[in-house]
Amino acid sequence: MQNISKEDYLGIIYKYKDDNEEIKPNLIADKLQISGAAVTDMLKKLSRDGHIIYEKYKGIRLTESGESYAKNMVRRHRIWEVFLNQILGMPWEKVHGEANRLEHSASDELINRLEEMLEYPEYDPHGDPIPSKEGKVPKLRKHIQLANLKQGQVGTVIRVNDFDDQFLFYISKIGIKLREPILVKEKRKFDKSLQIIVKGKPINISNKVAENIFVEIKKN
Amino acid sequence: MQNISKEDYLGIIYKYKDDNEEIKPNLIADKLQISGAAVTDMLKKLSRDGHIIYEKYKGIRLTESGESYAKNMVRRHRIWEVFLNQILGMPWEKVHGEANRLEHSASDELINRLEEMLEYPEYDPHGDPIPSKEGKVPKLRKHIQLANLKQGQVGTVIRVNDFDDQFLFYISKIGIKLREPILVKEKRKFDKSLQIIVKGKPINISNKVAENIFVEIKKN
DNA sequence: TTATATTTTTAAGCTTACTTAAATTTGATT
DNA sequence: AATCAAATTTAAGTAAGCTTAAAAATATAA
Repeated sequence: MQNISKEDYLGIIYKYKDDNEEIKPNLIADKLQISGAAVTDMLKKLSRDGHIIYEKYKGIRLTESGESYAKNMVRRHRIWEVFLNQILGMPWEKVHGEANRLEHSASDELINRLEEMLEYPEYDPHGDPIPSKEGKVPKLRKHIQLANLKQGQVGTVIRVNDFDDQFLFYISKIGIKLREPILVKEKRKFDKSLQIIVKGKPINISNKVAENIFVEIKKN
Repeated sequence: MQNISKEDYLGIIYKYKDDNEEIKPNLIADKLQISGAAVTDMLKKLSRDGHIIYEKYKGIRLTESGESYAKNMVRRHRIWEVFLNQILGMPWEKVHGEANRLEHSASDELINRLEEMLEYPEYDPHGDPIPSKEGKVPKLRKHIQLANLKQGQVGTVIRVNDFDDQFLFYISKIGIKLREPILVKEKRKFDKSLQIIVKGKPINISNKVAENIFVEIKKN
C-alpha cells in the first residue's frame, strides 16, 4: 500500500504520452492537483529508480521498466472501470474517480480474475483500450475529434476523454454515448461552437466539448 | 487515500473488542506488524481526533465516532470478502488479505452497490457478521470453540477465525467449511489434540486449530 | 514484598510526499 | 537580440507514520 503516488505519476505520464500531448511537469501537477515543486521532486525519484529518463528542463520519457509499470496501472484502472460500469451499473461520470482509488489496491491476480469475469474486454467505458496482461494494447479504429467533422458529416462516437466528471455527466445527459451517431448540422466560425443532431434532437455544444469527443467518420 | 493507517487501527480495536479479548497496544502492534512505539503514537492521534478514549497505561475505548467509523471499516472489509469469495470464487485463505487492501479504497456508494448485488449478505465467508449501513450487527447463533466439544459430540461449523492464511488453507484442505458437521471422536489430555471426523474421514488436529473453529452444538 | 520480566511510553531520528517562496531557465514577443 | 512572462527547479520547512534505544510503569513470581 505504498507506491500510490508513484503509480499515479507513471500512469499520467503514460496516458498523456499516448494522447501525444507533451508530458510537462505542469501537466502532472495539474492532473494531480499538486505543486510544481512536488512534481520535480518525484521526477527525481522516478529517475533514480529507473522508471523514467529525466533531465532538468528537458522532457520526460518512460524507460522500459517505467512503461510496463505504467501500462499495468492503466490496465488496472480500465478493468475496474469496466467492472463498475458493466457489472454494477455505475454511471460514466463516477467510474473514473472510483477506479482511481481502486487501481492501487488489488493484486494482479484479482485484476486477472475480474478481467476473466468481464470476458476480456478490449475497451473501457470511455472507449480507451485496455492493455493485456502481456502488455499488448488493442488498436483504436481511425478517429478524429468531433470538432473536426465538416458540416453535414456524420460520425460515430468511439471514444470520449474522461478529463472531467461534469463533462461526462453533461454529454451523457444530452444522449451521447459510445457507438452513438452524431450529425454536425452547423459550425459557427466566430466561437467554433457547433449544432449537432443526437437521436434526432438538435443540440448546441461548445468547441471544447467537441474537442473531447472522438468519432469514426461515416461518409454520407 | 489518506487514512489507511488510522482505519486499520480502528478496525482492529473494534474487532478485538468484539471478541472480548482486551485491547492492548501490543495486540495492535502485533496485528499490524509494527513497533509498540508506533502504536502509542497513533493512539495519541486517534485520541486527539476524538475516535478513542485513551489514558496512558490504561485501556483503549472507542468513542461513538470511533465506533461508527470502525464498524464501517469492518463492514467494507466483509462485503469485499463476500464479493471476492462468492462472485470471483477466490479461496478462503486469499480473501482476507485482498479485502484488507480494498477496504480503504471504495466509496460508501460503491460498497452499497456491492452489498445490493450480493443481496445483503449477513455473514462473510468466515462466518463473521456484516454490519448494515445503519450500523446494525447481525447476531451470531450461540456457538463454542470446537476445542470445547466433548468426546462424541457433533458440532456444525458456524465461524472460523481468519487470523492466519495458512490456517485457513489447512482447514479448508481437510474439508472444513461453514455448515460442515464435525464429530469429536477422541480428545487427548496430554497435548489437548483431538481426532475429529469430517465427511466420514478421521483427522487429527491440534488444540490451537480446534480453538479457532466455532461450532453450534447438535445434541446426539 | 521485593526482584525481575514484560509492556508501554518517551525521545530522537528517518523517509515520503507534500508545501511556499525564491532563484533559475526557457520560450514568446516585439 | 533583449525583455518579460511562464515554467521549472532549488531551498527550507511540515505532517504522517514509521524506526530504535532508553526510561518508566505495570505485572509476575519467588
